[in-house]
Amino acid sequence: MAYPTVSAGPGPARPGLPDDPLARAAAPTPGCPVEVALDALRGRWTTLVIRELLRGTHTFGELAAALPDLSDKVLTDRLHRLAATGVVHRDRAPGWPTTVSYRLTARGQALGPVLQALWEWGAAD
Amino acid sequence: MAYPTVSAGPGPARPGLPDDPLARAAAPTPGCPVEVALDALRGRWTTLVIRELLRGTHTFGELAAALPDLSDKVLTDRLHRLAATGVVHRDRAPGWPTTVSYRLTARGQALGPVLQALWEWGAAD
DNA sequence: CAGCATCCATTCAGATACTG
DNA sequence: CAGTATCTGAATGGATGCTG
Repeated sequence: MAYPTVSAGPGPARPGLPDDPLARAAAPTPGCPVEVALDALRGRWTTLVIRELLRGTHTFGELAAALPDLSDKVLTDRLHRLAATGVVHRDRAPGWPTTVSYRLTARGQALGPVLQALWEWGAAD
Repeated sequence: MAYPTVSAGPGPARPGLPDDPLARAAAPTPGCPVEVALDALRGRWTTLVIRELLRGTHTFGELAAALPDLSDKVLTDRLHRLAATGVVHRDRAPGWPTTVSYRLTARGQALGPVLQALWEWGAAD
């Protein structure tokens, strides 16, 4: 075989890409881990919202203030989507007017190295 | 400050996210390295095309055969986009009918670890 | 404060048919 | 063989106005 593991170089086969049997999908499937991750990051503003939350817990209003050009509708959408994928945790405080704070879950924190890898690739010439 | 570097834990500040001064953008910008990387990976089928090329050089027809449900139009679009972002190199052989082969550039090979990071995050419960 | 409802412009991907 | 051209439907994102 001429190209047993092009991506890994001369080392042993690594789990994941492109050696993993799951990496044989002939079409995009929602179960593919890469698809799962890219889906979690998908959408304009998504990574900026995550970046703000990597710096700490924020309320909806604080996020809106940090990203002034992001509309309420899209911010709501992003936070709901991130909650659905288990990246953020939503905490509604009792009282009036309601304040809602968002923080990253452990899974969300784990996105740090992923974003780091993306950053490093994008920053390289 | 309560949250100097949530993502990095107790270690020293790392370059990149979220400590890098460039990571202060208040809106999505094409120059942000994370945007650059996600833009390179954006679009349905894109990562599958890259995965095939991680296994070695392929002609247009080989890629089409490996991904039978991917239309010519979208495959062309993906390859052109990947060439524009410096991920793949296009090599048109002389003669008729023309055969065109594609291989990853060094920059394209460098996507291996990035996809690996995405895979690992997506595969984790 | 933290959203939801509605409308609209743009982008995207798949299907089909044709060409250097 | 390796594309290009055109069309259509679906998804996306922004603006505006209203509500628990």
